[in-house]
Amino acid sequence: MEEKLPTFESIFSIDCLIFGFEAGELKILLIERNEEPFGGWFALPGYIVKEDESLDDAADRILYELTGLRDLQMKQFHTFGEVNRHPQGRVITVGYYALIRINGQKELRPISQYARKAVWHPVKSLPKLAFDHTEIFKNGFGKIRRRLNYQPIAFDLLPEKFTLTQLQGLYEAILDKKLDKRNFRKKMLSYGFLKELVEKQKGVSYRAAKLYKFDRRKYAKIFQNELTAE
Amino acid sequence: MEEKLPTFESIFSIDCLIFGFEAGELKILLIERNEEPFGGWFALPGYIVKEDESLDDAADRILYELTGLRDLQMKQFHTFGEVNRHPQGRVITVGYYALIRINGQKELRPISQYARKAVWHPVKSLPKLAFDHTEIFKNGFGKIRRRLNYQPIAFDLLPEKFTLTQLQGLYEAILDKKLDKRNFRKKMLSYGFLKELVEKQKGVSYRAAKLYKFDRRKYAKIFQNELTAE
DNA sequence: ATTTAACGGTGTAATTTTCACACCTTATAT
DNA sequence: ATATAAGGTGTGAAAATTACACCGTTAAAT
Repeated sequence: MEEKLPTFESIFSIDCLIFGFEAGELKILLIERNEEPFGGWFALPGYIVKEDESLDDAADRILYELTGLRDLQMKQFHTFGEVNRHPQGRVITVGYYALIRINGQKELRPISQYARKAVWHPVKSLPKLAFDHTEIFKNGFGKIRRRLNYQPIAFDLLPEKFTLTQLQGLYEAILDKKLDKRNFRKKMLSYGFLKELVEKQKGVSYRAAKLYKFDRRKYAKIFQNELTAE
Repeated sequence: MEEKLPTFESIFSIDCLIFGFEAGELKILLIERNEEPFGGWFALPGYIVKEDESLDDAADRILYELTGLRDLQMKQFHTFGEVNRHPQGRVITVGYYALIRINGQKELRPISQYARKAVWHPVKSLPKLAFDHTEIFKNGFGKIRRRLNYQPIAFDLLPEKFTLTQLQGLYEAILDKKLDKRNFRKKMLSYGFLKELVEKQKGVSYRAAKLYKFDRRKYAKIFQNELTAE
């Protein structure tokens, strides 16, 4: 049956769009490239996929090697395949994203020589990026922004315990618009998946706010019957 | 700067998920494969991308060669890259979808020898498909189902002039559930992008229904300010 | 001790959207 | 004429969304 069929080899890559939230600002993770092409440029963490690893596995490995971060549960969002997007030939790239807590992570420390360093950079003022990475960023950011309205992705960006004001600030940063405090709180609490803690905020020079946790269990229970939006 | 960098070659494919609506049923376009592997099996129309064509261009060409259909405005929905999804080596594939009017199209006629024939097949009773195409179908169908709620994709599946009952039947076919007639009509008409025609349905043995058109211009005007969901 | 800066926290009314629900009308075929 | 099959229509209840402003608490500064 399968005699004499040719075998195929492939070169393609993965690029990672990792969002974090710090000091009221939305940031993404960039590397400074150490190699040609685009040596010295900022770029999304990304590299060539190995022959024997699935896309999801490759995304984890590559992000780890370039930034030191691992086990992020990234998801694919789009594949970019313009003919000349890579100067060395035809390399399509699969975009993955994740949202994470910046402070909950160890320091950024590239394992591979391929990246000089990895840094968090505000999305409001991104530098020019290598390859078509600016386009990849825009595409991914747009999707995440839309997803915010029907998926609990914001909680991945906050510390485990957070105040409602922090949560609102994050929504405002992603959506880039002001929200009404009372309506925001009412709505969030009405979902029923936020767990109010006894603990309060510390170290602030004003009235300490209540802390909340996102209760993944309750969320799953509440929304189990709905069409899961990917 | 760019001296002596190696050049890369790649083999990857595109698979197309084309939906149509006929006789109250949702269908997809399948080809019967003429070559190994999976000779004689049903499969999604799909093939290898050429070195010098973008993904979007490749999708158009491949669909045309395998089915005779062209200019469909397909959109990418996901990339599939399990290590062993293709028996001949590492071939990742980019999934594209489109929704089209079955009757508005010319007959299906593969240009390439690669497909024996192309057929419309009800999604309710799909046969086993080649490669991981069943998984690709499920993934794409799920996305389209969700998209139906916030994108005017249904109109692509209907004739240019259609009745509200036809439109409702289509929604019911995609969502796989019954909808309330009065509420459905009220809601659809409230959007303001359906243009009521003077013309009526013909050739039916019961009271003829009014025909409507989807007014793309009005749609664009109405929704221009909203976040465009891709 | 008083003041100040900064955020915490709360309620109500109007409007819009969603949902549930049933009957008469019209065109055609017999 | 009558049987058939779908066309077409409205209302009230419930839920969700929006707009909107003030007092309270805390710690730091004076």
